[in-house]
Amino acid sequence: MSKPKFYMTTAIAYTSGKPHIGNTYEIVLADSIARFRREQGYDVFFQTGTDEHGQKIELKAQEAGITPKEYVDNVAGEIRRIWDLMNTSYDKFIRTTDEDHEKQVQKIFKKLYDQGDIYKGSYEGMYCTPCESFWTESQLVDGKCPDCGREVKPAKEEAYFFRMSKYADRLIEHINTHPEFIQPVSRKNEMMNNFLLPGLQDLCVSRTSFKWGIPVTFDPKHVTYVWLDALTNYITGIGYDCDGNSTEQFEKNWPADLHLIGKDIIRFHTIYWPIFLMALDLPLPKQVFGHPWLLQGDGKMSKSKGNVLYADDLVDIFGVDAVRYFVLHEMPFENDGVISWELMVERVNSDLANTLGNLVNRTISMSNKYFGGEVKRTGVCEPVDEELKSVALSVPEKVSKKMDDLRVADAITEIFTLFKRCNKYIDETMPWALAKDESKQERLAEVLYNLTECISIGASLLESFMPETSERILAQLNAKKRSLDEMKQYGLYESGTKVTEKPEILFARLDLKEILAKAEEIQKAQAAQNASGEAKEEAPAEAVIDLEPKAEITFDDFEKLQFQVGEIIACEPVKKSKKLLCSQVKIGSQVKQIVSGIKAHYTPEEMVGKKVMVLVNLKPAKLAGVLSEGMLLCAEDENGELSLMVPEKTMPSGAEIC
RNA sequence: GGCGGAAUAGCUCAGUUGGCUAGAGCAUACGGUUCAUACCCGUAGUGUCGAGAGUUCGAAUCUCCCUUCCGCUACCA
Repeated sequence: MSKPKFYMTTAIAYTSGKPHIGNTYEIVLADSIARFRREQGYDVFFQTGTDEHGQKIELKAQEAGITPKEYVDNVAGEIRRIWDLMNTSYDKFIRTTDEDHEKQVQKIFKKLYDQGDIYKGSYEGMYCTPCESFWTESQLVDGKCPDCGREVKPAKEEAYFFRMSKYADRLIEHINTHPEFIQPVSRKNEMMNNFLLPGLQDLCVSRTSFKWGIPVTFDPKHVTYVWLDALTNYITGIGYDCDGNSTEQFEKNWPADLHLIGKDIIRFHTIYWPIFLMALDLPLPKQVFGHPWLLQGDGKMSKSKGNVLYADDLVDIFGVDAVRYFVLHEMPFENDGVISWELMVERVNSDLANTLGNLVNRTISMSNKYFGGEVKRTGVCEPVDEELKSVALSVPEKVSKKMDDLRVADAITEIFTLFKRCNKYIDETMPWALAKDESKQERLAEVLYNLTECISIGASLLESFMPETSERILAQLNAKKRSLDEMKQYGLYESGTKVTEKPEILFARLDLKEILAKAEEIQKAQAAQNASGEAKEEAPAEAVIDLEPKAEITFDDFEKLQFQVGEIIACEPVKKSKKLLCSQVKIGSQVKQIVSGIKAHYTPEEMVGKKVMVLVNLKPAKLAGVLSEGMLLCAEDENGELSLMVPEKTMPSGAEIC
């Protein structure tokens, strides 16, 4: 019987910059699952890759003075280098700029258009320039952009839409009848309640506002917009052809068994992607797992602060497997995990150096000391052996179970309970005491055999998670890597084998102070590099912003607006709102209450005392249930950063701005 | 504002359909041991199980309400 297939993918990484440890986490997680599935006897195909189109990349390339293709070649190379550095065992690295991918996307687009799923839409009054977003009539809020609240205007551009609603009922049915489809299950409710049940909006699948994308063949001023381009990698990568000439590889592997993605893109993978597939008449992936994020504990990650953690820096200091161990172990199933230098050191010292490394080291040392390195099974057992054996024999099954549920962190913990049990066994049997007694030599040999056997099993299990360490331990024991079935049998370590004479330290204990000193160096270098990079970037052209011109107004129109200087005398966040601050603004002798969506940019403390530009005669309105009697004016850049307008010289509260 | 989730030891969390003195890991303290990377093993803890009320012989667990936090979503003049 041939092996069952298992096709799994990661999300494809966006090539706008170097991935940090949080991004790298996903590939390591995926790799551990892929390796373990192979261990379980599946014929695994494991795909990862890069998402390389879009306006952001077009802009970055422009800033750097190179072509978009050169830019993404660079970054994709960097990403692949890091994936390789992390010792990940992907079978295919797809790039959305690959020729065959682009060709298929074009064919898919055409096909969906021909069968009426994609239609050309018009944008009368529905384009928001700053957001570069098109909105359908029903999405507008009070006739304004639902994202930024600004005016939308009649667009000259057209765009193509995908008719989502047509397939919504089928998708709801599928999700309800396949509870395992969306993992973790809590995400399922979010998708149902927020999108599917209220009714799906059609999705825009083309753009004309930038060029760096896959052109629509029958309407070349359009390029395919992100999701139809990116998601399809999962089928094009294994040879899908929408004319019916798909490869054998595709026929064998599709549908995917697992899409591993970040929790931020669950919506696209559990709603839009299945619907695209329905439209193409393809079966749906069996499972989508939206994993949590690995966050940095010591404050918000920021390039200018230089505290961004990158996989390669961490690997330099801790080694590949320590980093793999950390990210896998620290990441629970549903909640976000935390990474910091302190936590890394703690894990390495306590789990890897003390529990595991020291165990291997002390076991090998004893074999050398007492028996010249020879490990012999004598069969002189005692009741105390039984518990150790039963732990060793039950661990592979337990690990399998955890892995089937994608509980990778728990699976690792199971392996380490075996190592801990081994340490305890040494204390229970006290080999050094046996060694002093001539009549106990055979018993001593058996004890060391049991330890060596258990470590062999544990080390074999580690392969999926820490491949290099697994190999190193087995090499030191002179043991063979075992298959999962062989791990479930006790006593396969060949009696009479000699272990290495000089055990090497697997993981050295780390000194937190030294590590922190190194971390500081890295931070400095990063900050410096970033500063010089920024200087370079900013020198040639300070980014400018062009807006769609609004209709001309008369002076009379302008005169209707009353602007005054206002002093913020009090400010507090609006409860139950994430973005709103409520300020008391003194304008002349009166005080107005104004609500503004700037919580992300200013703290209430910062606001107080500022003199700002206020539009005072705006009709009062209630925002999140709080009355707002005017508007604070801000400038906004392309990233949505806001800056309050303040008078350049000191001006009294109430001064007119004209 | 809508939907959902969470609150348990100093820290990170586990606690299945209600059932014995509420657990694990890390950190801490003490004891033991010396094969080993000053390591390992053992013991000890402290808990109003977020607050309050209710159902029950019995509630961390079920119900109601409150508080705080988180996720998604909407709003963000």
